Amino acid sequence: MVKRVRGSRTGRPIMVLLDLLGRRWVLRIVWELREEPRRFRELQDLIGASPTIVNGRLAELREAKLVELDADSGYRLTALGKELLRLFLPLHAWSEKWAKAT
Amino acid sequence: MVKRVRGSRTGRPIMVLLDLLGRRWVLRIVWELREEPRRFRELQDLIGASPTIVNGRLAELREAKLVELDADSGYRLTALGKELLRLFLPLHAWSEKWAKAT
DNA sequence: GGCGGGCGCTACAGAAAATGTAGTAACGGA
DNA sequence: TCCGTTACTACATTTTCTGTAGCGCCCGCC
Repeated sequence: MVKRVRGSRTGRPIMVLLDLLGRRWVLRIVWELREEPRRFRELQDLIGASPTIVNGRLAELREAKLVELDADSGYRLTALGKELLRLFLPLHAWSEKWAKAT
Repeated sequence: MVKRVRGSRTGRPIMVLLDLLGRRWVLRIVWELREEPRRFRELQDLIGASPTIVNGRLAELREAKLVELDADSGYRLTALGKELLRLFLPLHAWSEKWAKAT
């Protein structure tokens, strides 16, 4: 099975990353894993997407080494994933400001 | 025409924001506007998406007050959009690190 | 005056992706 | 043996995206 990089032919890391994060539910999944590991169904219920898509996105995130499955606790962010999340945390505060401005 | 908030029923700003940014091409468009305003066709060529979708996403970004159209220079980030971009800039450096790790 | 080129944007048919529902297979405990 | 829980898959329907063509507008040019 051949993998294609959507959205960019360059393969530049920033483009690959923007493309990955720009897929539906991906940001949301990372966000929901910010505090504690989640089980597959738990995650699915939290975000309200179909299992097909949750499974697909988790597979992509695992391949990107941002998420891993721990048999005991469930899906969780890897060290790399936590780093990425840290970059996103300011979004939370900013979104409140943005909501007021719109 | 009724607007529905995809991906979340709560309407919490962070969810609305994650949903907006999680739409295909949205992050990419914001990224391509990081340095200078871009014309519609220019933007379209840069990211390689169909005009239908570029137009749709630009409409959403304009409604979210992150992007505006200046008749003289083209599409550009608003003050709010620039703030958001600033939060995303560390992604660039991080993506390089991430690319090495995967 | 009317032609060409650039502008934002739209129409539409076909292709791809997401949804919603059901179900599989594996394990562990009562 | 049956029940519950786990991750995950199948598949028909619906939604979204793509690719291509073209519209209407304005401006400069001859």
